[in-house]
Amino acid sequence: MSDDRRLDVLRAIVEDYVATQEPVGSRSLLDRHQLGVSPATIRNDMAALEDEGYIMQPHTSAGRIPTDKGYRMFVDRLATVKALSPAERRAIETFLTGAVDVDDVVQRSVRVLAQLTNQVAIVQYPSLTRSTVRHIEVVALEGARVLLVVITSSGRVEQRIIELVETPNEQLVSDVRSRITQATVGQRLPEASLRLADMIETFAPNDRPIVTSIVTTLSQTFTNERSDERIAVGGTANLVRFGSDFDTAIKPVLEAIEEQVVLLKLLGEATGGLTVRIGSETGHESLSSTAVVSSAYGLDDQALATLGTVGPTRMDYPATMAAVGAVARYVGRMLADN
Amino acid sequence: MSDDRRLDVLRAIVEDYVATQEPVGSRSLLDRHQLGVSPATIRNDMAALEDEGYIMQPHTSAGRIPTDKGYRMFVDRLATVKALSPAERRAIETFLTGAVDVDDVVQRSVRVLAQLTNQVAIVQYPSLTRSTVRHIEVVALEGARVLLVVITSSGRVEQRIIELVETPNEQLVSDVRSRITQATVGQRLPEASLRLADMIETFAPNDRPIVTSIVTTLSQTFTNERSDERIAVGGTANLVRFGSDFDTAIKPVLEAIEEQVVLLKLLGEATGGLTVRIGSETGHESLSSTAVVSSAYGLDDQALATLGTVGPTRMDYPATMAAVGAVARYVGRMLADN
DNA sequence: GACTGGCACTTGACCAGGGAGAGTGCCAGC
DNA sequence: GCTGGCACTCTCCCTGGTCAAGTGCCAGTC
Repeated sequence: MSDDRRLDVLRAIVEDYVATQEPVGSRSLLDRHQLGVSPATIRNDMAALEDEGYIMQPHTSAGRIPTDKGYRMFVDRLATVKALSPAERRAIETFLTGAVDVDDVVQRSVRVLAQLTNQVAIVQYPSLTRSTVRHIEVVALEGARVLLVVITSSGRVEQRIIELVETPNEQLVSDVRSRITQATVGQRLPEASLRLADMIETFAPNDRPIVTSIVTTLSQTFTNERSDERIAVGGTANLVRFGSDFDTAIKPVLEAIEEQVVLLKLLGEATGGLTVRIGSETGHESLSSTAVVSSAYGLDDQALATLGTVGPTRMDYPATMAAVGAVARYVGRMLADN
Repeated sequence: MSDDRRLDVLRAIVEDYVATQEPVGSRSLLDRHQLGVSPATIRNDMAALEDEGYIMQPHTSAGRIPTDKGYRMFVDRLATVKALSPAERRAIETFLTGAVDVDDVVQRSVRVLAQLTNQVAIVQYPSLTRSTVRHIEVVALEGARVLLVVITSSGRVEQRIIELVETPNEQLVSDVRSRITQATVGQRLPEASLRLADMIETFAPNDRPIVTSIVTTLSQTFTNERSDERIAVGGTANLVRFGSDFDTAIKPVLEAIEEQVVLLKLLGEATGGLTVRIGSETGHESLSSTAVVSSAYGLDDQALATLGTVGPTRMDYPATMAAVGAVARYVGRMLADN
């Protein structure tokens, strides 16, 4: 028995099942693929593949469907990378170009990714903790109000308005601004936060109440977990295509979307480049019939955050992987250009 | 035949149907309500109500279900306002308190509204065009880059970074800042935008290229439709409860969520206070089995934007209306306190 | 005139039974 | 090692019959 042909059979099963959503039998498999052998031979191969755990029968005398292990094998060794069509590339490009700020980039990429893959797309906002401080501004507003603005290397702008105990004089504001700038620009946010803490005592005791509230607010902004955890989700309408089984396929995903924590964990666990997690590999029991394709994105070598799609294990992996990879690259480039 | 009792019957039908999701017949209706008459009498009333279009039979010899017109009558004349429980009030309050900025307020209110109503919640971000300019800042960054910050009366902060053709000198920046401030603070954004346009010519010809790009960017920000159209959606997992009929109940709502334009229209059409639109009243054929409960929110008398829920026509109107109203009031108050 | 009890009628929901079709496993033969 | 053939096993789908819920209507009562 040829080992190669057996893998061809597995590939054919995955492709057919993805296309038709129905268990594939030996005859219909031969209708769609030229394998040069008879159904009986295929049946033998199938039996062997089933022994090894790559495929299974939903019930005796139905066709076979791939197991998670089968999909894994397909993704690792059998799938030929499907390049994006020029039209798709252009779609990404035109869709992302013209974004006015980081929020806009994220929201546009969610949409384009959902549209390309026909799945649920999730994009994590660029991580604050992994970027550096590019600019800091302290502006006195009317009364004792002060506007603090932080611009990070990824182009993200965070601002906060605080009310001080008393109105600061112009001199102090400008002094604080320049010394904070001095201490933090170029630093990674967590380190910048530490530096700030050391700074308070270098001011005159009189000024400390004001300086302290400015510095602690900034510090909070630097280490703000909320911003670090923000994600955008799109393409929920595509859930409709996940197949008919509402309870096992659609409901868990809706719940995961609601529980953003779960999504963040899903994205966060992806180590680096293009990652595919199938069924139980997601680490969430309720997502057992779901697969996550994700990729880190960032500037050059430095990963800023992760984006990806959630879909049924029965998905077109080559196409999805190509789309996720391409969008990740484009987004990285957008942020680099700023 | 007593007109009052007929309306009681209608109310009972709506309440039972909302509770059980099943067509309600004359006998089971009497099991749950003390109406003091026999089933046969109820049947006569039902027949009359059906003639008038308030209820209908899904098929001969099933119980009755309310029509849109029946729900409308219920909402307008039969529903007794259900006050929120103290626990619910507290939930809203604790959930919304502690929001750090406007974005946060919006996101938290979506969550709390979804949780209270068990429906899909949508909250429109405070409209830019309906607020006034509170503060404007122009800050020179490194090189020829300039940071523009606009703070609106609703506490929203919009910022934009632009690259000028040449590095502006300090004097010019501060001049531009003060004259823009002079011209726009206190104005509504659309008017502020007009004022800016008139300003360019008051600068020396040499400075105009720089001033022009600053002013046009600000002007764009003032009239930025994207921000005006932003909405947050939450509680999609509650779609699960909409009932079993995927195609008519769940799919259209998912699609509407995706098409934010539709949602915006839904919210935008609400005239003022608490509005309920039932089935075809939404103006969208695909939402014929859906009802929208919405309310404008704002500071004092001035409406800033709209929030609401989307749910099945078969929903608990009194509870939903109470929740939407309460959240709208709290959000308004939060923004007023800033 | 309004309400009630009774009765015949309609109809979807819920089985049970019986093909039909798809697919399998296995075996003997090439 | 591959193939054709055959018996076997399921699910799917259709049919028919029973059941319960609910209705409409009519004659009778207060």
